[in-house]
Amino acid sequence: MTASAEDYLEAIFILSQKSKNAHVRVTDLASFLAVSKPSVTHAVGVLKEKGFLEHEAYGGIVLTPAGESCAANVLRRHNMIQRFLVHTLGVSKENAEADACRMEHILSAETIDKMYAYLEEKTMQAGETV
Amino acid sequence: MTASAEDYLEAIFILSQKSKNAHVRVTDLASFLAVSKPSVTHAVGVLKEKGFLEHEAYGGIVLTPAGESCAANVLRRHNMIQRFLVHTLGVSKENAEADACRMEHILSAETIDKMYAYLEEKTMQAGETV
DNA sequence: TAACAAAGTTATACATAACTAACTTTTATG
DNA sequence: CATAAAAGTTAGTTATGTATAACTTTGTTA
Repeated sequence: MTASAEDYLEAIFILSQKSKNAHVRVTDLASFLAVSKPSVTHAVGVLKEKGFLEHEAYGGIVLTPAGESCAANVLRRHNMIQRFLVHTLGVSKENAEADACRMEHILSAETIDKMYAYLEEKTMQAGETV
Repeated sequence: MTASAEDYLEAIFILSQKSKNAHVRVTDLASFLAVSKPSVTHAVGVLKEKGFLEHEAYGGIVLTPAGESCAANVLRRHNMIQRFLVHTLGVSKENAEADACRMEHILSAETIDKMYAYLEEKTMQAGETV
């Protein structure tokens, strides 16, 4: 699974949640990810081949359970990393967002786990709800 | 500057320090980075074009001041990130090393700074020398 | 319902970065 | 010093991921 593939799945997941009823469209993804429509068509084709989404020509894009699982994991990592950067290190929201976008694809499972545990501990100590 | 380019510069820097006198060779780099020799030849050509190193055909590879500066910065980030992962989060040395290899290329300057400050603070509190 | 706009696709090209195979140059050794 | 081994390069291939241009399909609206 490449970083690019994870980005597409994550984006489809986010856009699916935003607009409950409407299917996610190529144009939505192109706009959200700031890439061209042919890039989306191509990436969607690859992800369909791999069983992460369903898509008929000119139709809507829907994640399969495998795709949804992957996307949810990436998004969960993204949000956790961003919280960690902002709340533990004091990084600005903007930079934390940008860094989380890249870190979400490359951190080992152990680092993700330890980061989460550390964040939880700090949060408990501070008595906050993060 | 791509992640790959930074990896090559960092590797040349490390190998230069290891063997003081001897020039860094294509084979050394290929072995260190676990890539083929043609991959090294190609990458070295690109980095030479960009002014980060000097290299004559069949000769040794030497960083320019620009290349050395870049390499030293990458290595500094690498070591700091690894220390942070191990000492602050308790990540294993192996995973910390692997994660640092990837994080060194993607973190914002602010996150690097904040991570360093946090590490310093914790180190002071513990009275250790890290 | 005809025509136009929006959406989507296809074809093609480019950049990066890796590889293998084959070749050249350099170095070491008998 | 001739030859074999090691080192390095060149040529060509592959994979990923992006783009533009041109075309097709779909949807809207006058």
